[in-house]
Amino acid sequence: MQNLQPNMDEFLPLRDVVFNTLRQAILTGDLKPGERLMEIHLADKLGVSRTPIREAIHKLELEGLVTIIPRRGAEVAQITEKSMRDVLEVRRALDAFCVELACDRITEEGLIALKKACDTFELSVQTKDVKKIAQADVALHDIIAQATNNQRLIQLINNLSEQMYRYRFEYIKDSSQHETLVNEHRIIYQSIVHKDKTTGAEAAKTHIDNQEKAIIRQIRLDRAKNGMAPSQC
Amino acid sequence: MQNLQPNMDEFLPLRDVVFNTLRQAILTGDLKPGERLMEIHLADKLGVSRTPIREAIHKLELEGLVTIIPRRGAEVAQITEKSMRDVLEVRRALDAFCVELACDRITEEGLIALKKACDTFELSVQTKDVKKIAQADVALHDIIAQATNNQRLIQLINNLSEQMYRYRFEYIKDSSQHETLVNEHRIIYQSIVHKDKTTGAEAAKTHIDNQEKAIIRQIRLDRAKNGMAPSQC
DNA sequence: CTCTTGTATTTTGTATACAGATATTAGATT
DNA sequence: AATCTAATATCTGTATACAAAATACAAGAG
Repeated sequence: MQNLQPNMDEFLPLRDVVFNTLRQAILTGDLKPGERLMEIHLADKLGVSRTPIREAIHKLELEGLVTIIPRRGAEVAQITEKSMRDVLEVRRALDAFCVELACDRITEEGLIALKKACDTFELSVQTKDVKKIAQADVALHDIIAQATNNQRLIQLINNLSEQMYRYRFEYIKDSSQHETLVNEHRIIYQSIVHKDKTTGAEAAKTHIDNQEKAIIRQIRLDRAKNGMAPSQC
Repeated sequence: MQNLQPNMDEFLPLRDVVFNTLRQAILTGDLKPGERLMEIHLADKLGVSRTPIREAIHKLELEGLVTIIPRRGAEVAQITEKSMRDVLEVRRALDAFCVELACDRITEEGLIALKKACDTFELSVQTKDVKKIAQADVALHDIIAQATNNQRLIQLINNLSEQMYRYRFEYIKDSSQHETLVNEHRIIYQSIVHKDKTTGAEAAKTHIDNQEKAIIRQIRLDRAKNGMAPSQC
């Protein structure tokens, strides 16, 4: 962990500012799995008192990004292969369900937005800009989720996706997969246009399967690396 | 709200004691939707300071049982028909998925436990004891969830179920549905025994559909009642 | 009589203090 | 030299104090 300056952009309660700051730090890997989150330390670093830090940490625990051990403190949640498989398994089911619902419920404007998001994604792939690609991918899936008009579903999928963000960059960096990604998005888009639930759901599952392969590979790599050099300060 | 005495049984952090106490109060309807949760008030009532109350309330918000309005405070989450439909829609999908996974993964012991839970449920139905029936129902569904061996899925289903507990009692009271419930459970059990995913998933969906009907009816009833008498102190 | 404005009260947001639990380290003993 | 114990330091859990914001109420102006 290095420079984590709070994002004072908006006028939010401090606990939310801290929450966003820590969340970002965890997702970008600035705070690494297993790293301890000590309240006074963070409080000093962010220039606030312990109270908002505590509240942010508890919120992060509920999101699954942090593990709290009673009377010992919090640490960045370890990602095990099993836990990631669990997340991906649920996400596969929900994403497929999402596409099915979208087939039924997407509006005219939704379809237009989805088309645009597909095109944007294809363009962003050509730029090879990892950050841009990730952003376009999130935007696309967000439109599909919104199309379900089910707030709870949207929230759950967001939360599950979050768990994968820590590996997303590694996954997207592998440009050999870019063509596959574009194709899968096209199939999903076409399925929704033609209201073909079966094909759409199948494509959504394949989409997750491919990500799973890349993410699991990365986790094993990370673990091998950390196994050799267990010190990580 | 009336008598909410904290459950000092176990030696837990106060925030968890408070959390459980408030959660119970909300699920049983002791704290009604829209009722404000004021920190000092609750702190006095439970004989603790504001800190654990705050932490409990924030945890409840993440669980979806409480709504926090910044700089205004927390209140018991309103249940709208839409929000409940959203919850049930996701739960229908996940429960069906759950049964499918259980077909693949349930162990020998799991099957035995499931059989036992089915029998226990049938017996509890005969007693007409609403509380006992609800408990047996939860136990049965818990075994199916556990059979998936997917911690994340188990956690999500628990959380979604929780949203329905506030109406579960009303639903189970309607004894005309008891025979249906028993039958649906039997079908689900048989499907898992024979590893018949399609039938099992279908039965799980029907099971939720039936609950949905009862719950939505109840919500409309409640709303009509509250519409006529908007005061609720 | 109604609307607006100002003040008082209530309530949250944040900081800090203190106690108890846990981890750590140093010292003593075998 | 290794291990056990005791003392110390560190950190969380909880309580409380203070400030700022929001709300409610009352008084005055239109």
